[in-house]
Parts: sequence; C-alpha cells; structure tokens
Amino acid sequence: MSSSKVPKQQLFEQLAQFAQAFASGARLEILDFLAQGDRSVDALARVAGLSIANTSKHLQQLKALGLVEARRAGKQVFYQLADDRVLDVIAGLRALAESQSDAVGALVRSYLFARDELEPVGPAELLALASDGLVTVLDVRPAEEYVQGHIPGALNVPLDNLKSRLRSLPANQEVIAYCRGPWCVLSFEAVRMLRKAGFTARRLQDGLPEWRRAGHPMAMASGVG
Amino acid sequence: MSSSKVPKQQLFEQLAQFAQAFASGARLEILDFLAQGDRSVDALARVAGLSIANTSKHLQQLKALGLVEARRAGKQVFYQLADDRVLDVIAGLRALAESQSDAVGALVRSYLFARDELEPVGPAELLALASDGLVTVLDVRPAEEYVQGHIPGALNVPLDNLKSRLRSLPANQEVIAYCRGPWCVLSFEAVRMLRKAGFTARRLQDGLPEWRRAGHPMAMASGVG
DNA sequence: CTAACATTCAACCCATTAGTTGAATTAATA
DNA sequence: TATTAATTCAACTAATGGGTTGAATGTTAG
Repeated sequence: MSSSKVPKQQLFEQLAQFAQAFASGARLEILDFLAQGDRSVDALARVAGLSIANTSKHLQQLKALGLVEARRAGKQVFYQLADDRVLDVIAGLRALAESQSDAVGALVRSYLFARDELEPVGPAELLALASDGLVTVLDVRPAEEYVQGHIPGALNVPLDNLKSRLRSLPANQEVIAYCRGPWCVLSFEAVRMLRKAGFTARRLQDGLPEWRRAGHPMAMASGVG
Repeated sequence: MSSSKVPKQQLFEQLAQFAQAFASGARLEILDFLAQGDRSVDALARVAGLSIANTSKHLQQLKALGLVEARRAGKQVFYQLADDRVLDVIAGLRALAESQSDAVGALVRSYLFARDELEPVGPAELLALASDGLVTVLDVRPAEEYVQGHIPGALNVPLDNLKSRLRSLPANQEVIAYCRGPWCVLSFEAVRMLRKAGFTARRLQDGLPEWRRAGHPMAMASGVG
C-alpha cells in the first residue's frame, strides 16, 4: 500500500490506523465498557445497541490492532482490553473534546448535571482519608463489574439498590462514591441520593479504570455483594 | 444527526469525531510539523507531500474541531496548534502503536536504527547536567524552528551544518542533542556523527514539543543561529 | 485599478467502511 | 451423533472521506 512513501510517512500511516480504531462511537462505547472488565460479544452488543454481527466485526477490528483480546469460555467468547494504553488515548481524546467542543461541553453539563458543584475527590485525598478510616467508599457499579476489581475496602452497592440500603450505611462519616469513569452518571446519581438522605457525600474524580491505570491499589474479591 | 441517541452515545459520537481528525497519515504529519511552530499552508503542503488545496482542506477540518488556529500574515495564512492536548493524544497513539504493532516496531527500529543503543537522556537528568554546566545542549533542528522556541542555553546547529562546525564545539564535555520528537531522525544522526568524531554524545528522550508540553523551561530568542 | 500571489471553495471521482442479512463454524448438551 | 446456542464469515448496499481540478476570494505590489 505505502512502501513508495518515506519511512516517516509509513509510520504516520500506521498511527492513523490506530486512530481510525477510535474513530467510531460504537467502538468507543465498546472499549469504554471493556474498561470495566471482560464482556461477551452478546453483552457488548446489548449495551452498545448494535447487532451481534456488527459488534463482532468491530471487535475483530480492535483485535487485529491488538487493542482487545478474545478468550473462549464454553459457548461464549469474552473480550477484554489488551493494553492499558488504550485508556490513555481515550482519556486524551476526552480531554481534548471537553476543552474544544462546545457540543461536548454542553452535553457533559446537561447529562452529568451540575458537575462542578459536586467537587470531586482526587485519588490522593481518597487514599489518605481511607487509610485513616474516615470515609465509606462506595462502588455503585453492578456487581459483575465490582467482582472484576474494585478499590480496596469499597462496599459494593449498585445504584439500583442504594435507596433500600441507605439505612445500613454509617451515618457519621463521609461517603465517597465512584463508578465507571468521568462520563458515568452512576456516582453522580448516588451522591445526589445520599445528600438528599442527609449524608455528607462526594464523588471520586474519574472512575475505576482510571484509578487502576494510575497504579493505585486494587482488590479483586468480595466486599458486600 | 444523532439526537435520537442517548446522551452517552452522543458523547462517544463526538469523541469519535476527534479521533477521526487523527485518522489520517497526512493530518498526523501536519500536526507533527505544527508542533514545532507556526507554518504556512504552502510549507505544510511541501513537507507532507500534498497539494495545496488538499492541505488546505485538511487544515479546515482540524480548525473546525479547534485543534489548530489560523492567522493571516500578508498573503499567507499561518497555522499553529491550538491546544497542547493534541500532543497528548498523538503521544498516546504513538505509545499504543509502538507496543502493539509489529509493523511500527520494525519501522522504528530500521528507520531510527539502533534506537536502544543510544540510551536517551531523560528531561530530569538533562536539567541537572545543564544547570551544573556539565553538558553542551545541541538543538539540531532548522533555524526557523529554533527561533520559535528551544531549550534554554541550547546551541542551534542544524544537522546540515554539524559536520562543518564540529571543531567549534567544546571537546571536553558531553554533548546532548535533541530535535523534533521521538520519531525524528535528526538527533539520531547527530549523535552518530558526534560519536564518530570522538565526542561523548547522547540524545534527549523525545523532542522539543514533549519538553515544552511537560512544562520544562523554554527560551525564545537567539543562541547561535 | 490591475496584476500576481496564496489560499479557499465547489463539484466531482474513487476507495473505504459501517451496517444488514443469511449461511457457516465452533462448542456444549442430549 | 444430532441439536442447539453463540459467534464468525461472506456478500451486498449506502454513506463517508481523501483526493483532484478549476474557479473564486482576498491581499500586496506596481
């Protein structure tokens, strides 16, 4: 295709292939979901609102570039992220889009409502608070995602169950909620509900994939279920 | 276009637009060159090997997304990077491609020859060495790029002039060369020439755009010219 | 005001890609 | 071994995007 070009151009041509992999809303949504853990093709198709065949084709593309890996388990094939650098690229795109696109800025503000008023907690602060036992850390993602990795000591209370379990949370200390990432509504909703119920509550800045990517400690097993 | 979709999908659709901007070898090469400073359309067309009209169209696309800015000066229009986050995205793509693509790995090894043998100097080490006056820092890029910003105290000796100016360099201390970035050959060539001439020489890891992006000190005026 | 230059615009062609549909494959189960 | 479920493959269609060409715009110089 391009051996007529000088090496530098060949390199950029290759880079462009990788950028192309991210240049589809469907693939970005797939990658974003895979950042939470393994998923079957069928599960990915459902969350992305795509046909199975189409989803499979997108996954083949991602696999050909080495961004995801496939693993067969019985009848199903599970995909997972193959390289954490994928998260870096998405984070870069997100930062760029939030700063340069009015459309994205407006969407983020309306979709994630009063984003700034919730003044998120940074990872360093969370680590300090948690090590002193001063806060309750709440993982409001679905249980399947929690079991695939979470912040050590975090309680798993999926958002759907939160209302009914408010009573069981310690009322005398701050609650810090986290979910899937900066564009995930779960923790925003959780903080809103918690505050309405009289708790002192804040969000963790970003979500679990970013926490893991930054090299902060992780736990794999059960917490509450 | 996409108001039928849920907000999250709209967000990813927007992100994909930004990724699309990077999904072209020609645009990547343009952005890489703009990372060194302002350029006219004509100059960009020449280095990228594109027609003027085509270059202009690519630049329009980049401008529409807010990645570059245009400024008219006389008959010419000069473009520049509008957001340093562009460099972050390209760096992310580069890291991903180098780790996942055999083609890129092979190209980098052959194009930048014995890359690892040159054991580059990190920014921290360079700052320490330079502040003690223990090294000669050499900017081997063309003079136009040097005047638009360089490492404080660096001498500008474009690669083409290096051979004839070897005699004027201090022979008793190490020389550290830098150029445009991790995929720029200039500093590799410079180190090779310097070593052949008996100097102790190393490359700076990455190039000037990465140095500036990391927040390290910059100088704007003349050094040697 | 006109000529010369640099860039942009508009219309068009060709190649690539997202998506659909239905058949083919692979693994578990009876 | 036959059946079923999950995924992949193959063929096709419609839309998108890179590239070209030639005309139009805007700016300086005479």
